[in-house]
Amino acid sequence: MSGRKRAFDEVQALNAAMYTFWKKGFVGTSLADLTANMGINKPSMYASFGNKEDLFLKATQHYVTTKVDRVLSTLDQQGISLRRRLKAYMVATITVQTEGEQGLGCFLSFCESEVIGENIPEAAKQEVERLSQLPHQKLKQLFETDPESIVLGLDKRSSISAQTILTFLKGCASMARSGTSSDKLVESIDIILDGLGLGSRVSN
Amino acid sequence: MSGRKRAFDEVQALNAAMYTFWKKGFVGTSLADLTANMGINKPSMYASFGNKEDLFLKATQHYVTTKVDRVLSTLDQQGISLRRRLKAYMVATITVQTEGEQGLGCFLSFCESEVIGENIPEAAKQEVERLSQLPHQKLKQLFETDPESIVLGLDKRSSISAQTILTFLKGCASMARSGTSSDKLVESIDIILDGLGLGSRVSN
DNA sequence: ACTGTTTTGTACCGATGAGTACAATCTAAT
DNA sequence: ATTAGATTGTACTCATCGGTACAAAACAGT
Repeated sequence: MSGRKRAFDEVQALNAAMYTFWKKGFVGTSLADLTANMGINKPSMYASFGNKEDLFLKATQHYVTTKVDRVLSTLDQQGISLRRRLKAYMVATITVQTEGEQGLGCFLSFCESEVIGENIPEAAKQEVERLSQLPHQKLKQLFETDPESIVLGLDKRSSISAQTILTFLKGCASMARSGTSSDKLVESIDIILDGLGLGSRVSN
Repeated sequence: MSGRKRAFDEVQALNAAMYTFWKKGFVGTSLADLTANMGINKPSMYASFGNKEDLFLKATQHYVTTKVDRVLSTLDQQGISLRRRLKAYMVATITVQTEGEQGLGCFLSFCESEVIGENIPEAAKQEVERLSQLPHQKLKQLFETDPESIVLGLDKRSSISAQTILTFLKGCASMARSGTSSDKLVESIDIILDGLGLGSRVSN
């Protein structure tokens, strides 16, 4: 005997919550912000998602599945040179960071910067830190196992190579958040790949 | 007829306020945080610094004069190759970002990331945005006027070159804030400078 | 139509946010 | 010693924070 029908779409509401946290962070987002953007009121939110921290964790997961995973999958493309795959990955990252009217950067990177401020609950902190490591692991492994990478000798510098790319991309996130356009950020990609010793930017 | 003596050092208190904002941001810092770290109580704070926003503006200025200006001055060193000057600048930046027990990254970069969240007063927002542009202008001008840069043809790519360096350094700020050590970040510098076409990393 | 169940809206809770009133305290000049 | 001026500590203000109680509203099955 089910009761009154839910008057909102849960996925849509979660999506709105994700963008709210993405824009304002965990600390800067109030329940009033959330309910306004989600189009629901507090009791509905608490009934569906738990509390602010639970909602944040679900929004974080939603970000990973709808954004991060898609971007990371560009590294698995077949029949494309390593350099092109890396470039596609970096372009895809920047595209996410600059999407919408106002670029928001990286959800995880921004929220991770709040962690040290001690205003974030423990579980959320650990989850953000855990998820932030995934790209590094994937990139490092790519440099270690990819045949082309081994030929170039990059497998011996896998960690620093991965880290340099991610440092650059985190910088892009900051830049995007302060208004730098996608085009300008993309321009730097070839410079980074050149520096890593990934061959010429014209041929590969 | 001056009254009771001030029982705290104003500069010292401002310094404590700077580190508090640096760690927790404008939004995440409460007056309780501030007064606790500054070692004074609220009326003293309001009498000396105005209000939270005024204190933030003064802390920001304090950051610029004690940190940013020092770092930028490394670019003005004489008798050193362009590559070495840029490297010194980047190392100095990373040193500031990773100082202390826990690296805090870049005060300006972090606070700028809060701006878009709409929880920052207008004046503070504009000041943070204004100050964030200074390094780009300085670097761009360096690439345009430095003789060595002109020989290398970098004057024709001054803007993108400056932006690439700053994007990388903003990434270092994020990395530092999430615990990456100074050593690891410094390792990437030569890769970036190589990519920019600043000659060999061994000779210059 | 009635009943049990779920969602919704309103109105609240205690805690904490920024900011201030005011009296007690201290210091320097007279 | 007294007085005037400035700083200090305590105790407030009002608004907003995250979270909830509760009754009205809307449904499904009988």
